[in-house]
Amino acid sequence: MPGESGGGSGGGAPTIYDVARECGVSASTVSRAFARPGRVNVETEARIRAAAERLGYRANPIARALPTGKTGIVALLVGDITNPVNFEIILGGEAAAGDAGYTMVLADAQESPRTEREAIQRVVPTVEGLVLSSSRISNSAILTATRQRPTVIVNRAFPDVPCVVTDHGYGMRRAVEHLGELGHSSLTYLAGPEASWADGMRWRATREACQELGLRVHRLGPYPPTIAGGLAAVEDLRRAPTSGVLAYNDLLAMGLIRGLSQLGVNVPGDVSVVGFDDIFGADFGTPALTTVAAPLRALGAAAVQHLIAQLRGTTPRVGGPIVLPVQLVVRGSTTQHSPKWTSPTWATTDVSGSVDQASASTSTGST
Amino acid sequence: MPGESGGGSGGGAPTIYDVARECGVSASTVSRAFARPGRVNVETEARIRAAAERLGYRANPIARALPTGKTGIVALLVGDITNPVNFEIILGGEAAAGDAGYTMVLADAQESPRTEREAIQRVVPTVEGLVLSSSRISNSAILTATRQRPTVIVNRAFPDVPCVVTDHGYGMRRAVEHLGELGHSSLTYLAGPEASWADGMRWRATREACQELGLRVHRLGPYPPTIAGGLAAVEDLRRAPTSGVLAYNDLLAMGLIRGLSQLGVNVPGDVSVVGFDDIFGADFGTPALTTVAAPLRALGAAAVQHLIAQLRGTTPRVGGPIVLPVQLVVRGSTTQHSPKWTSPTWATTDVSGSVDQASASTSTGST
DNA sequence: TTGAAAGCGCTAACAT
DNA sequence: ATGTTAGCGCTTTCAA
Repeated sequence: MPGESGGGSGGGAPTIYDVARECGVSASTVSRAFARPGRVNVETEARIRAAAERLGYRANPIARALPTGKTGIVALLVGDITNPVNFEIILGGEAAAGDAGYTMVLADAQESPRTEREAIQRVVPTVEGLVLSSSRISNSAILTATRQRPTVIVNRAFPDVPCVVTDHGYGMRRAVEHLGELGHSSLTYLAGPEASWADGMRWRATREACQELGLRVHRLGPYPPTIAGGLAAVEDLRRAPTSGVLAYNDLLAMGLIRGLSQLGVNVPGDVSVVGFDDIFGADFGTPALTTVAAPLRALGAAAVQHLIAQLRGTTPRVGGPIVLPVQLVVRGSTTQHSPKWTSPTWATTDVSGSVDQASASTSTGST
Repeated sequence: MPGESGGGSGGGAPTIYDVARECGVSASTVSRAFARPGRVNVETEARIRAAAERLGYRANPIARALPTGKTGIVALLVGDITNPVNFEIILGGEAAAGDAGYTMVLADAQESPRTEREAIQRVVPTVEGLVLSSSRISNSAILTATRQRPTVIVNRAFPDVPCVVTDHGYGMRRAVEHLGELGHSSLTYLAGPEASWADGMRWRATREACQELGLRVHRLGPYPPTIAGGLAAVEDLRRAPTSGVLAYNDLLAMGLIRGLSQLGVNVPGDVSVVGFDDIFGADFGTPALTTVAAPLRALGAAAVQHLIAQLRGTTPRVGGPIVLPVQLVVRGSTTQHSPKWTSPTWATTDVSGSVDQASASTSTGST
């Protein structure tokens, strides 16, 4: 045994045997007293607890995990830990795990499917269950994971696996309604990553809502869901300007606003922009961002709670995802459509205004 | 992979015994082949690896951990997971742990010393080592932790324990120099939480730098290190205005700017504000925040790296903290001092300008 | 209700 | 270089 002195559990942590000796019962009784209180004489149990207290006994979770497989650990895997959206999800997950007496390990896929698969395999032997958030891996890789451990998926639908998702549909609908009410009749959707399930949902909802409300919409992108992506979208927007823009997410929206400002285009005066997520910092900018607030923390918390419930014997809910509600937060980046807008000065000359809904619906992006 | 039941370690995961049988060696040889490659015949080892591959054998980390105490897990404890500063530290820590083949568990103290102590006790049996970041617990509680597991402390000095800290001193000095160069001769320091070690460092460095450079400075606060705290500081500042303000951190600075703006006070025209940390979002606002960029990710990474090195046998470095360099990032919230500033219109009438350095040095805050 | 004993999968002396 | 044999601390049959 290396490093006896160092204070590891190898050294001096009291065991059930110490407790057993201390109060004159067998080790198995001590074990029972902790594992299934009630299946042991109340008085004996009291004696055991007292002795344990006296010795400072704490059950060794890894020793317990060996025969039972119950490590008391769940893993949260995020596609990109750098993304503020995931940050909030992590918060929620950590809180829920802690509340349930579980420990949460955090693993980051660094945006790479390969890293993600490796990370899963690395943690899987240690954890009781998995939460996959903004996962970038293939369906078959997810299937592999679900066969190894109970799994809950965040913001991606998957058959026969419990999923927790944002109400993208209602969120986008509210955003479209908002822009419509402000008089914007022609909109642009700035698309996020093609592989993103959320992007698909948001774009589809946007299209449907626009159709229903009689607004026109076209789609630009895909762009990386970052400030840089928003900056990159500026040129495309100049080529096919609209007075209302819906961005796949806040970062994209903020980048767009920044890029537009650098060109001297006024937001919201010339262009109204709405984001999605309401990440930390969305209200820092000028103008503060109008956005659809996603229930980020609730998402993380619900996923972990659902996972733990499952570990404790609840039948997982797999009949369609659990949908968490969103809320439109109106701030400064949207305003009434100006009637004299028809040919904005900041547009690039060639195609301004020439994009119609029909051509847009089938566009696959211009980058 | 081959039609295994796949259920979990309880069911059908192959063990060293399976591998041993598969290639006709003893279990201990298999164990050696994985634990200490080289201490086994190269040809035997090849056979073992082949068999392991064939069976899809993966060493069970918790079974390994029982006799060795090596779980391959380290814990990162943050004082408040909600704080964007800690967020960056978490990123850095996770990356470093992953790179070293370790898994990181995240625990949140929720700003409560009690929760923090409990969290430590909860994870300590499972982890090989601890990183304490922005810890709110007492010295004696830290001592307790360090006696249980190798520990590294972030942003707090502690005798005989390896510490990784931001170069608060140089950072504040640069901030003061910057304001001095811009012509601000009288400054205000907005203090953070009294219990914060970092606040102590920053205030002291501020005072010393001001003294050296012949600038006057007084201290307001303490305030909670949040946007709300900054908002709350506005009234105090009006009562004792200066053209230059150094905030304990970015959130405080951003809150102050927001509050000032609401009053119609122009930043940086009327007041120059500098923050500290350069958190995510510090450049979103208008004006973008001039701030001292703390090496947040590097801090998290260095702490975890140092911890893991220690776990691998390196002698911990305890002769004073490891100090990581900062960088002044000049953005829009600071500018040249306007000469006609002497009696700002936004000041509250009574005491404007009456605070001098002597009285300030001993002030303990006004909230 | 309690005790005795056999593992969980792996490591680490001790032999060979 | 390899095999044998005890455990790590806990749970869990199986008897009592």
